[in-house]
Amino acid sequence: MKELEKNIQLLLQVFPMLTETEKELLLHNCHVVEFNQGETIFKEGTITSHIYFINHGLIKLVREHKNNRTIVLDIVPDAKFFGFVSLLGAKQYDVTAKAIEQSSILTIYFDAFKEIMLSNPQFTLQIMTVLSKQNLLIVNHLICISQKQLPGRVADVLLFFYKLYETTEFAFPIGRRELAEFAGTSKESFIRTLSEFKTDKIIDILDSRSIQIHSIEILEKLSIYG
Amino acid sequence: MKELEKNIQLLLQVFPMLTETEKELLLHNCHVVEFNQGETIFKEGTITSHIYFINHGLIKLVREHKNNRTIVLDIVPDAKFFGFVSLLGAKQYDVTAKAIEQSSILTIYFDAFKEIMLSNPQFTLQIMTVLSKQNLLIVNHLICISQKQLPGRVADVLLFFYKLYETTEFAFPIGRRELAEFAGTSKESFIRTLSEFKTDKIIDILDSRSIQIHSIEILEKLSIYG
DNA sequence: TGGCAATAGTGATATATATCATTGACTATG
DNA sequence: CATAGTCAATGATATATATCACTATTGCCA
Repeated sequence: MKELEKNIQLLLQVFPMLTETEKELLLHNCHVVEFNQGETIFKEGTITSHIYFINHGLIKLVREHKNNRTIVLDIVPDAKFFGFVSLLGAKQYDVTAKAIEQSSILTIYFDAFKEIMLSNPQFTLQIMTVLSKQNLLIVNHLICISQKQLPGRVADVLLFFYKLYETTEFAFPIGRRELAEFAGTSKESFIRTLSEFKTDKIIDILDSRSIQIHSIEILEKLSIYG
Repeated sequence: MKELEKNIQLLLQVFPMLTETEKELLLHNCHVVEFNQGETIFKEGTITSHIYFINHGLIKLVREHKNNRTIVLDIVPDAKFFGFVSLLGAKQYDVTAKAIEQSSILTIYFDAFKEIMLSNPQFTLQIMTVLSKQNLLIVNHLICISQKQLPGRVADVLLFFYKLYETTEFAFPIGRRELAEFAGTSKESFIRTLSEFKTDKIIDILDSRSIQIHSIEILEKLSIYG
C-alpha cells in the first residue's frame, strides 16, 4: 500500500480540492499497472469500467478501420488522463489505447470517480475542463488531417513533438509507420515529406529516429497555410 | 415573461432533476433569440459567454480554414445543446455556429449554468453525458472523413439525414455545397457520387432538394467498408 | 413577365497522395 | 558470424479526388 500511495501522489497533485475521505476513496479504488511498449491498455468496443492516469510513460489513442487504415488520434504523456473520451457518452470505449513506451498507469474504477463527482462539484468541474481540453485537441487534430495537405499535417506532427519535448532536437518515440498514422497518411508519403523538409533545410534528420528542427517559424507557417 | 416561460419548457423537460430555485435561476438567465436562415449565431474566436439550446430549428457547427476550405462538423436539431464544445476547455469558441433554418434559440448565461452545476451534481453529470455524446459524434464524423473514401462519406451524410428525419424520403435542409462540406469534399465530387448512387439505384433524386433512399442496407455497407 | 443571380450538373484535366516494387541499413537471434 | 527480419528510403506508377470550365436549371425580384 505504501507503494501505491507513492504512485497516487501525482494524481492527488492534480486535484488539490479533494477531501481526506475522497482521497481515501480514490486510494482504495486504484491499481498501478505496468504496460510494455506496444501493449494494449484497452480496446475499442470493450465495456468501460476504468479511467486511466499516466504516472509515467507515453500512450497513444488509435482508431482502426475495416479497410485496415489506422489513425492515431492522440498521444498522451505523463500526468494526463485518458479513457473517458466516451465514458459518460457510451457504454464502450470508442478508441483503442496502446502504450508507446514502457508505461506505469494508474487505473481507477469509474464508480469511485463518479461517487466523488457527485459529492465534490469543484472536482467535477475540473474533470469537465480536462475532458473538454482533450476533446478539443483531438477534434483539432482531426480537422487538421481532413483539411490540410500533407506538408501542413507533417509540420503539425513535428510541432506536436516539439511542444511535448520542449526542444528542437529530439528522438521520435514511434516509427515512420506510426508517425504516418498520426499525420493521417501513408508511411511512404510521410517519409517523402520529411525528406523534402530536409532538402528545404527546415529540419535535419540525424538518424532514423532523431531529428533537429531548424525553423519552427516555417513549420508554423506550413501548419497555418498547409 | 410568460412567453419566455413557455419557451423554457422544452429545456426543463430535458432536466427533470432541477429544483424550483434552480429553475428560477435558469429562467432569469435565459433569452430567446430568433435567427434567420444562414445567420451566424457565434463565430470561432469569440469569447465564450453563453450556451445555446435549440427550441426550434436546425443549426450547423463549422470550422473554416485559411485555404478557404470549410468543414461542417455537426448539424444539430431541436431540443439539443450546442456551444459548449469548448466552453470549459477554452476561453473562446472553437467553432462557428450558423442557423440552417429559421431557428428559435435559447441562450443561457454560462455563469448561471455553472452555478447550478456547483449545486446540483445530478445536473452536472447529465451535462457531462450530453457533452460526451456530442463530442463522440463529432469525432466519429471527422474520423469518417479522414479514413473513408467518398462513397462511404456520402453514404454517411445520407444516413445522417435518414436518422434525423426518420424517413427514407426527405428534403435536404442545405444545398450541395454545404452537403459537400459536411462530407468533407468538393461540391462537384459530392454531386458525382450522388449521381452514381442514383445510377446504382441506391437512391432516387426526386428534385434537387429531395431524395428517396431505396436501400439503407447498401448505404450502411458503404459506410462500413467505404 | 423577363432577366439576373444562385444553384445543380457534367465533362476534361490536373494534382496530391496511395500503392507497388526495390534497395539499403540496421537489429536480433540461433 | 551468418541470416532472417524489420524499418527507412526512394523511384515508378496508379488512382481518387480537386479544380477548372462550361451548360442547364431553378428561383427570385424588379
